[in-house]
Amino acid sequence: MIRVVVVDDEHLVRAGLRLILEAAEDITVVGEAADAAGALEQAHRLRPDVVLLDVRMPGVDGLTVAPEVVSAGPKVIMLTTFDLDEYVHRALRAGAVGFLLKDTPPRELAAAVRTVAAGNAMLAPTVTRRLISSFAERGPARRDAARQRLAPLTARELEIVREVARGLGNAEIARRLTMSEATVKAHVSRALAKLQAGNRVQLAILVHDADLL
Amino acid sequence: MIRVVVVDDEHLVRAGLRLILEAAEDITVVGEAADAAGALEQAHRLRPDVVLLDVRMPGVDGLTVAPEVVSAGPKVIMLTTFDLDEYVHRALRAGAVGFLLKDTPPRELAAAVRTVAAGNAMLAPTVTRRLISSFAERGPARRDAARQRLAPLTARELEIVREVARGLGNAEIARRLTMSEATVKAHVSRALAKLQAGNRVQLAILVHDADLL
DNA sequence: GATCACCCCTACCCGCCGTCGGGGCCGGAT
DNA sequence: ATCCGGCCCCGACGGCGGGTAGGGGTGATC
Repeated sequence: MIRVVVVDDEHLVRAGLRLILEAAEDITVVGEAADAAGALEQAHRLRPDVVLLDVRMPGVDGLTVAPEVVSAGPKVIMLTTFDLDEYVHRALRAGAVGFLLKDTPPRELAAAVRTVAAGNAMLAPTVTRRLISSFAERGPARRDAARQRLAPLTARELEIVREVARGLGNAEIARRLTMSEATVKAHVSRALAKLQAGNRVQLAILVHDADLL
Repeated sequence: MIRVVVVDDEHLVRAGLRLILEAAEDITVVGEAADAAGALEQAHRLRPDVVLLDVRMPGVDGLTVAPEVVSAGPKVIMLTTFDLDEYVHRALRAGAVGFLLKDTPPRELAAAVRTVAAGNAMLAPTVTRRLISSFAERGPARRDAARQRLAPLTARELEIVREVARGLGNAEIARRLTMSEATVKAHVSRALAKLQAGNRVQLAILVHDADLL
């Protein structure tokens, strides 16, 4: 049985959500709250599996308490009428694993609760779309260029260069990979030549731009 | 009516997908393909609304043709058995707006087709979860943390550390800022102490994470 | 099966990096 | 005025970083 707490300032909305969720055999609403303080209190006392948290609330809003609610244990699904980018960003950074619009059909709402209770995530389709595009448009130019440049490296060389990019010294790398320090230097040296780099710092920059860590 | 093309090298899978999708009143499968070339041809000739594209295929795989299929017009949903990060990243950057596992229930599969046809996106819950976490870790969180760490540096030190992060050597930095190389070393050394870093590489990493260039 | 090419490893030499100690300068506190 | 602390600057030592030359192993081509 999945235990849920519903948080919204309008009791009509709370009642509606409760009705929808209780209709599912495997879901039970164990508590309700009308504001941020209530949400926190219930999260700590009832230890629910999932908290449905409204974004807009008088006083402290849902996005602001979200981090604390999350750290109290439960999975958090944010609920809102508008899927503003601002909301989504804050919610996801706060650790929410769900972001749904209030016009979500009952069936999908229940499905979302099950999904997050199982450790996965569920977003409204419009939100997913934006998240994807912001992910895809996140300067693939530089990253791809960096990966292109790193391509000529052999597997072993790349492995070592990645350690370099973590800020490790040659001796440390040798220790971790169980090889001679001289060998590490040789690999680094070849990598420098292949990539036309002068420093190991430039190697580190490349690896970072390529998002390899 | 949503017009769909199904691409998979196993005809059994194609038949299954066709069966599932045709069961929906508002969806029709207008074509099938068994490889990358066929997928491209059908995408151009039939101009479907949605293409279901298998990731693993003999010859050119799904991820590789995905960009071309996308640019041909249709919305692309990638299908796979395993949700490897590698797959997901490539798919999303290729412009796919869906990424589903092959064990997706029929009802959700049809729902996904409708969702992407409507201009939105649909990911498998496990994929959504990873995308969110990679988004959260990537956001301004890291950048702000890095800036926090760089805060104790003096203006001059930061100026020099930024040059270090560009991959320049001490001699070069000295030349550009018209000072002795020994001075550069001193600044770098103090920066290392303040930031509890062992290498200049670690300085470079911090500056990069802080987005200062 | 010999050649070739590539990758991985190792040993020695020199230049750069980083530490240590110290000097000149300015602003605020006693 | 003096002291003090912070910032910027400099010169000289030890150690790490990088260049060079070369040996052993493996797979492809013929």
